[in-house]
Amino acid sequence: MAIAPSDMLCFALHSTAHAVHAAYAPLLQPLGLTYPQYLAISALGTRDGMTVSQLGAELRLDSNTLTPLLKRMEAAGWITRSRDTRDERQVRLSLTEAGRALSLKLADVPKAFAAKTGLQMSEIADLRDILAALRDKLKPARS
Amino acid sequence: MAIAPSDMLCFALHSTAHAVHAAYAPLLQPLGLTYPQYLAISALGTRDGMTVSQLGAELRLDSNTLTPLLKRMEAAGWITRSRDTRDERQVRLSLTEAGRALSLKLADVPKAFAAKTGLQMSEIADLRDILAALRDKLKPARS
DNA sequence: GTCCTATAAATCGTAAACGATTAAATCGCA
DNA sequence: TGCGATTTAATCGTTTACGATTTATAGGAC
Repeated sequence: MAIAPSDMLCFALHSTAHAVHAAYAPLLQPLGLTYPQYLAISALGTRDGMTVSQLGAELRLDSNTLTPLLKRMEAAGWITRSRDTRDERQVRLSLTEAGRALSLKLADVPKAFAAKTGLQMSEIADLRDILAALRDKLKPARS
Repeated sequence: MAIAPSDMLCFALHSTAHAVHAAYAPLLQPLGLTYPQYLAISALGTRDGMTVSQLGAELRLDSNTLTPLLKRMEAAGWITRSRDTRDERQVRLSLTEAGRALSLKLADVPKAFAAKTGLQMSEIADLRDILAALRDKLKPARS
């Protein structure tokens, strides 16, 4: 007898990630951001001038996913992409004025999301850490 | 100051779901299945003859996602799609012989995944239930 | 029976995600 | 110095995912 998706941890994760995505949409849509773009802006807000690889390490994505996403963000006027002059293989990512302004507007978003979950801050942190540990067990971070 | 993705519950969920996806890939690839297809076969293995809507309620997907996925699974010879004779709006999904055989081969997959997580069965069940509760809080199931 | 509405699936366009490959720049070592 | 190996992004093709719309069928009010 097969096992139903509703009994699987993997499906709980999969479907909850989608639900979280959907819960963020109304918070991000007014800003013109998709969810992965929100993560990228947030990452650059904490560390500007990262290379594509460094952003990929933080978001756990590769250039095949990031390059198109970053091009869209560049087209939207939030970031610039420029070859590093000392190592032309690398592309450095910087927030524009508009991008930095946008990143500051994002400060309230996590709080608004937290409210939707109905969880205490401590529960949120605990769950985050449990998930991060599982993720790193399944797929160790690179460099 | 912006918040880094690594501090966000949403990113932990997002990235862990992707890591789980990647952890399943080597288990499913030999069978020719993608991860969402695995979920669909599993669901049909527990309840054959569902309509597209019923499967969508179980997987929390809509026909815009399911129809192409199901067509690929039909092309692979695992399922049949046929209009319900009593209500021609509905499409009933049934496993073929090959599809049922495949669904039986999937019995070991969750155990193999559980081993990769390094978690106890009780921990897996607890985490699954916590996530499912969060999901349903964010996005109540339909019908 | 006819029409209006509701429901079920399909279709279309766009964005992510990822495997596999490619192109360009740099590094390392003989 | 020169050249093969490595690193970094980019490109290409396929699959998911989802908002918005469309088509076809069924149901209900009159």
